[in-house]
Amino acid sequence: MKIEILSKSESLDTQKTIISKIGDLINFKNLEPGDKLPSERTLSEKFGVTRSNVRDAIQKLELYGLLDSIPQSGTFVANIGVTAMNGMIEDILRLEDPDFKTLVETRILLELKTVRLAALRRSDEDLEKIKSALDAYSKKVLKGEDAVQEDLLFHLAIAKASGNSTMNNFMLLITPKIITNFEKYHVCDKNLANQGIDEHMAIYKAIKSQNSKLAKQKMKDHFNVLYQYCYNIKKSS
Amino acid sequence: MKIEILSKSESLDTQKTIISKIGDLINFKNLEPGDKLPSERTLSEKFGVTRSNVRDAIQKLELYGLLDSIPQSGTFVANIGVTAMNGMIEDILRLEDPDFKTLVETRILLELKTVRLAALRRSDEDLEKIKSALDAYSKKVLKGEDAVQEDLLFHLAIAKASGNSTMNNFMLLITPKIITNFEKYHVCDKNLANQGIDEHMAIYKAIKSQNSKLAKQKMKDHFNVLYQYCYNIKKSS
DNA sequence: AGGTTAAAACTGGGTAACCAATTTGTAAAT
DNA sequence: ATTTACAAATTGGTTACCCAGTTTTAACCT
Repeated sequence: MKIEILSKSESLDTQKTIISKIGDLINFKNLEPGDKLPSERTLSEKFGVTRSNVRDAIQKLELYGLLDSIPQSGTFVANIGVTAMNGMIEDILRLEDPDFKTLVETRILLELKTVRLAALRRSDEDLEKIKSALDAYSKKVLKGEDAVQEDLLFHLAIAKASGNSTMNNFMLLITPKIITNFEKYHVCDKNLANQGIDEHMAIYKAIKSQNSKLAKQKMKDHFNVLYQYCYNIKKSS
Repeated sequence: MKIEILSKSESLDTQKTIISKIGDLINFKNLEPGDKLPSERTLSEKFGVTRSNVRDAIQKLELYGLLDSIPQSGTFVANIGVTAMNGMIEDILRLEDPDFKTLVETRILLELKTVRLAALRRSDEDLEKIKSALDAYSKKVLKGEDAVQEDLLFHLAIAKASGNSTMNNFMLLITPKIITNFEKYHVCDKNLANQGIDEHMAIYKAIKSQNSKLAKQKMKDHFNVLYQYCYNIKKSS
C-alpha cells in the first residue's frame, strides 16, 4: 500500500469523507441507537483509509455526542435516532469555518449573559479572582504597556464566575480565535486605555454589588465599539 | 516498559496532567508566541507517557487554539502571550463537565438569538429547509408517533439559517447532550404535541415574514416550560 | 568572511504488529 | 433444555518502526 502523508487541509477532507461514509453506513445498515459500528480496522479497510484517520473521525463524532467509543469493546451509535443522526452529520459536514463576524457576535451574546450570571452567582472567591485580574490589567495599562492578555483574562474570570461551565467552555473556545486571527480588533483599544480601566472597574463593581442589570449594561457599554463594528458589518452584508 | 491500557477516565486524567506539564514547560522555558514546542517524542519521554497521549493532549490544545501542529515541522505555541496561555490552560483544566442546567441555559440563550438572526438573514433556501423540517415534525406528531428527532432538526435548521456558523456549531455541540442524557426533558412534550405544532408553526411564520422580534417572542413562548424548569433550578441552587 | 548547497538530523503522520479487556462461540455439566 | 465454564476471536488502545517533508548543520566554493 502506498504511503501518502496528507497536508492539514487534505487530512480534513478525508476526515469529512469518512464521517459522511459512516453516516451512509448507519443509514444503509439501519443501525439503531446503541448498536455497534464495525470495527476501526474494518472501516479503514472498507473506506480505503488509514485506521488513524478513522479514529480521528470517530473522535470528532464523539465530540459532537453522536458516537461513543468504548475500549476493548467497540464504537456505538449514540442514543439519537437515525433521522437526527443523518441531519446532524449533514450539518456538521456543511459547517462553515467561523469568521470574525460570527465570533464577535457570539462573544457579545455570551458575555452579556455571563456577566449577568456572574453578578447573580459569583462566590467571594470568584470575586477575588476577577479583582486580581482587573488589578493586573490596570497595572499594565498604567505602565503604558499592552494589556490585551490581561484584558482577556478579566473577561474569562467573569465567564468562570457565571457558574455555567458550558458558556465558560464556549468562551474559552472563541476567545483565542478572536485574539490570534484579528489582533487589531481586540476589545479594549490601546488608545482608549484609561477608558478601558474605568469600564472594567464599572463591570467589576456591578458584579460585586450583585446588580445583574447594571452589570449587563456596563458590559454593553464596554462592548460599544465592538458592537458598532459588528452592527455595521451586519448592515453591509 | 509495562503496558497499561487506560480506562476512559484514567486517560482523561493523564491528558490533563500532560496539558498541565505543557503549560509548565511554556512557562519555564519562557516560550514566546510562535516558538516551537519540543517534539512529541521528547515530550512523551520527558513526561513518561505514550506519544499517543501527548498527541491527544496537543490535539485538545489545538482545538482551543493554543497550539498549532504542522506536519513534518513541529508544534508551535499560538499567538497569545505567556500570561494568557497560562490563564487559559488553567481554565481549561478546571473546566467542569457540563450539566443539564448549564446546557439548557445556554441553549435558550443561543436559540433566542439564532431565531432572531434567522428571521433577519434567512435565504429562501433556508426557509424551505425549515419548512420541510416543520412538515416532517407535524406529520409524525399527527400520526401519534414520537417526534423528538424531527423537533430537534427543526431547531437546528433555524440555527443554520441564522448565518452564524459559530452559534450553529455550538447548537450542534449541545443538542445531542441534551437529548441523550436527559431525554425526558426534551423541548416539546409529547403530551402537548398539538401545542408543539402550533408553536413551531408560529416560529416558522415569524421567520418567513422576517419579523425578528416576533420570532424571538414565539421562541420564548415555545421554551416556556423549559424556561420555568431552568428558572426553578436557578432559584433552588 | 559570506553565500551556496548538499547531506544529516529531526518532525509529525502513517503502518503494522501487539496487548489485554471484552465479547462470542462452544461444549461440558446439571 | 438451561446453565456454566472456558477458550477462541474481536475490540479499541499502545508500541515501535518507517516515511517523506522540513529544518538544521556543515562543508565547500568564491
